Amino acid sequence: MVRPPGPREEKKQKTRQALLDAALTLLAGEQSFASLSLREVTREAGVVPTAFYRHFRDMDELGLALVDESFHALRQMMRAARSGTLPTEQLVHRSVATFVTHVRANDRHFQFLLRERAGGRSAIRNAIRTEIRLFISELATDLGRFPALNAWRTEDLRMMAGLVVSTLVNAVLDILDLPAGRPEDAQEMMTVLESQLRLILLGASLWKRGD
Amino acid sequence: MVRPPGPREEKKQKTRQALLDAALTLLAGEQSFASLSLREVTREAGVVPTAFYRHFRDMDELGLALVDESFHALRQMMRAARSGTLPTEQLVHRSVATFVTHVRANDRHFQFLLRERAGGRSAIRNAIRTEIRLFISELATDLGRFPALNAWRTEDLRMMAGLVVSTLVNAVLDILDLPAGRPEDAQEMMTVLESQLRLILLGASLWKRGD
DNA sequence: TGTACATCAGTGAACGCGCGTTCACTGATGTAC
DNA sequence: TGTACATCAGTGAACGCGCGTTCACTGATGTAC
Repeated sequence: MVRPPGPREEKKQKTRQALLDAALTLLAGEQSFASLSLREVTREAGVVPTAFYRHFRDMDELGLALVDESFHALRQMMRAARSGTLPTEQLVHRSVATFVTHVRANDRHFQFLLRERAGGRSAIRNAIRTEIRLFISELATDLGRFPALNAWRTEDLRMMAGLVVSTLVNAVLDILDLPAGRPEDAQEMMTVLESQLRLILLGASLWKRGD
Repeated sequence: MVRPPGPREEKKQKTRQALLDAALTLLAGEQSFASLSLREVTREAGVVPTAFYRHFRDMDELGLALVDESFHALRQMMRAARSGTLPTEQLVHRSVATFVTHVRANDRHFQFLLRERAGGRSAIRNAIRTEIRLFISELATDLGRFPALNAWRTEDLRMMAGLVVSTLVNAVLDILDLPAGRPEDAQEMMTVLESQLRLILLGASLWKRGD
């Protein structure tokens, strides 16, 4: 039987979340994770430095928790998108709009992922790359369900999914750079991203397996 | 009239280069630029910390010099590639081989660029993004010279060039991860990259300006 | 329910360390005559 | 060519600072009877 958490456990989880949020907030500015200090994080979270060790062994462990948190939100969005219908014609347009909205709503998480994907700490870098590879596999599976693509070989589906994902990842950079008060910039960026995805789909319609 | 540099100036340039090389070497490991200290760089270069200031105002200035150096090499490769012939059929295959060879030969520079493109210091990040934007523009111009594409609008050429560049940038990540002694991994990676670029070209052959 | 003890999230002082930057310096190279 | 002075790349000591981590602690929450 699972007991409901008492006030002590609740407060502990709150502090843990405060530490994660503090790190994200500091990371949203100039800093990269590697240059973020344990003391800065606890200061921002409003606890004493030593309290950190009640929640994480070191900064790496906190970073991995941030990776988890970031991809959890992304997977939820993907699941919602998958369960929707497929009008095909509007599919690209809707997916782009959903994606851009999601990234802007979770900008601190994506900023973190984008920086640390190529960044310093190998434990964090590898965790992010593993998640991205998983994301590519899932997208490849989804693509294979389309009538036009279900005769494709697995490796060709992965190749195409990789192309789509690298286009999306690159778009995240542009999305994060969007100034807050200029919707026309966001529109232009979305138009370009949509065109790029359509170009890929056009290419797929002519693709012949190259064996 | 320009005097030839004396022994003093020559030695100074040598130390400057030693500092740049030291930073690159340290960056090739676990560290990101933001976590790299001035003292570490001078230690690796074999000079005293204060000698640093004879060459750079601070670490940012050294970082910008590394950006310059990295893109200088890349532009030289591009220029060489542009001056070659265009067999069209083998064009993608040859370009991919040239690109992969160049990245592997300059792996430390590309590691630096890839990390700092999304990384901490805004001065360096902006310098890298400006160079990439320039690279996209040049590629768009080149693409516009192909008979099949010379009726395209400038913005569509830029859109396509952006797609190609984000594919290449993403490929750099994979290239840098290639283990040294496994040529079959490199082959597979190149095959995938080639397929992705061919897919884009196929899409381009069907593209209709969307006005 | 009331009491006595155990747990443990968060505190606060202390430590040794590497950092960026300052300063006065040394001695080889450069320049003027 | 030789001499006397100027330049300046690199040295070495010193500084104050924020860092990660240790330790013994406090007091609210949890548990057993």
